[in-house]
Amino acid sequence: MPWKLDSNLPIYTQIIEHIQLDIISGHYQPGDRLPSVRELAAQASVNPNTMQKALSELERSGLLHSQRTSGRFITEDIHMIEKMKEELAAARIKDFLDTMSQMGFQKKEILALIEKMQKEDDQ
Amino acid sequence: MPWKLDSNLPIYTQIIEHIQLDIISGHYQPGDRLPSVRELAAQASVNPNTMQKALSELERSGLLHSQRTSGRFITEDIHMIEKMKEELAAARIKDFLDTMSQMGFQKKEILALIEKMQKEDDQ
DNA sequence: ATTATTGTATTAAGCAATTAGTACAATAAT
DNA sequence: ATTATTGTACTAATTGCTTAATACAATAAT
Repeated sequence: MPWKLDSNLPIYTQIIEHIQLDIISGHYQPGDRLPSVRELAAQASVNPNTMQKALSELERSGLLHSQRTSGRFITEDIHMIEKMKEELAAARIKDFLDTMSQMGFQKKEILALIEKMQKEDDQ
Repeated sequence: MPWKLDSNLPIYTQIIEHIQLDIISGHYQPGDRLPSVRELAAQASVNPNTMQKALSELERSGLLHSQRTSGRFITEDIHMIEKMKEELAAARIKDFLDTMSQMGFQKKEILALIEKMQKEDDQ
C-alpha cells in the first residue's frame, strides 16, 4: 500500500518524517533491520532514488546505519531515540500553539477545543 | 521585513496561509484594502509573480476581491471569515492530534504537555 | 564457486516553483 | 489631459524534486 503522501512537501522529507515516527512510536525497535531500499520504495510507490535520498539523510542524523550488503538498521542508542521523540514533540507543540495563538485563540480555548475533539474521537 | 518563509513548502502556499491568518486574526478587517501586489511582494522579499499567484488563489476562494485599479480588498462577509477560522482551526487540531497519537502519546499526556508549555510561555 | 541481494553512484529527462524582465489596459490622482 | 498606480499577462531562465534506466562492488545465501 502506498504511504499517504501530500503533494506540497517534497516526498523525501515526508518519508523522513514517516520513518522517524515509526522509530519513536516503537513500530521499529532499536536494532531492527529495515526493508531494502528497493522494497521500501515499492511499498511507498516511490522511485528508489527518492527513498535512498531520505534514508541517507536519516543516516546522517545517526538514526540509521547501513551495513554494506546486509541492509540498514535502526540505531540501538535508545537515548538518541528518546531525545528525538522529545524534540519532535516539543517542536510540534510549539508550532501548534504558535499558530493557534496567531489565529486569535486564548490558551484556555485551545485546551477546550482539544478536549472536545478528543471526546468526539471516542465515538 | 521579510516574512519568515520555510524552504520546503512552496512560497506561494505559505503566503496564502500567512494572509489567511492575518484575516481570521483580525489584523486585516473585513473591507480593508490590501497593499498592492508589488508592495506586498517587496514586504515579503518575494517576486511579484509569486505574490500574484498567492493572491489569485485567495481570490478564487472568495476571501479577497480585486477592483481593477484601486486595489484588493478583504471580503466583508464575516460569516465566511468565521467559517474559515473554524475550519482552519479544526484541521490544525486534527493534524496535531493525529501526529501526537502516532508518536505514541496518550490523550492525557498530550493535554499535560500543552499545559506545561503554556505555563513555560508565561515566564 | 556461483548467484542473488545489498547499498550506492551516475546520467538523462521532465516538471513545478521561482525569479527576472517587460508590457498593457483601466482608472485614480494631479 | 497627463501621470502614476493598479491588477494582470507573458516569455525566458534557473533551480530542486522526481523518475527512469543502468551499473558496480561487497557479501550473504546457495
